[in-house]
Amino acid sequence: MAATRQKNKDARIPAHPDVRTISLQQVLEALVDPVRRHIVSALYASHEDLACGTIDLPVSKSTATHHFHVLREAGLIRQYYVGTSRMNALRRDEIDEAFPGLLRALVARPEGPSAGGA
Amino acid sequence: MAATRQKNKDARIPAHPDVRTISLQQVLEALVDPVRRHIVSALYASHEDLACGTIDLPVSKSTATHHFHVLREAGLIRQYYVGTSRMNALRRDEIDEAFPGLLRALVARPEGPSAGGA
DNA sequence: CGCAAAGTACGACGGCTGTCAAAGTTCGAC
DNA sequence: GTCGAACTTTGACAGCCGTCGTACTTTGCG
Repeated sequence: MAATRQKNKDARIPAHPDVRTISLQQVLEALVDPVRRHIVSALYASHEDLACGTIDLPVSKSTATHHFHVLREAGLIRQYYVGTSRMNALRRDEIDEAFPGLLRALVARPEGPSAGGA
Repeated sequence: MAATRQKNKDARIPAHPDVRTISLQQVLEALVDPVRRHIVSALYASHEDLACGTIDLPVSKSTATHHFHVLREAGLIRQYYVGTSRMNALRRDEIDEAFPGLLRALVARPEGPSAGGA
């Protein structure tokens, strides 16, 4: 079964943490970065999964990968492949269940009083 | 006039940021630290102002001072002196107004699924 | 097969931040 | 005015995190 790590090519999808494993600490560490919060906001707003490339970020590709990685590890997004594109889905319901109101409080507000909205 | 800094002894109270100046970024940077979140939780739970010394923290006094400083700068707490004690008040209503639901989402939940509550 | 596209993995590097100890300041009590 | 309590300030230091470029992998296409 190779439960630890399916070495088959159909599984480039790394493991996602269970919702119950997610700690507030980790979620906050993930969301404190503006770039990552931007990603989450984009997913939150779009209401559909987005490929990494479709969210444009002010950082290099490798850095972007890093951010997606952190978000995934924190349990905030789910990732899967479609061709060469990696899709990202916000784990909205699960986060809401674990930390009610958090996502909304953070995403509803772009950047405080100074930002009008992108 | 010395508007910049009242050199009088009755004002050891440093300036507090206006609510409208507070940025989500800064608030998150403040709350991402467990020690600071602990302070905020204590204030949130106690419903009354607490002196620095009454909240016991797993760090040295100078570090504690640093944390209180960060919280004040982020607009999360208000500080004033009573004798040699520095009192801390959570700026609850103001934060709620600026970032509805945020405080509650962060403080209501100690540390995620694993913690039962101190 | 050969090539381009989309990400990933790997170091490396710089800056920021939490940490402490030691010295200083202010206040209250005696 | 002296002492102690409660913090603050300063300076130093370690560790982490975001950043990048480069090389690599996988997929899809013709």
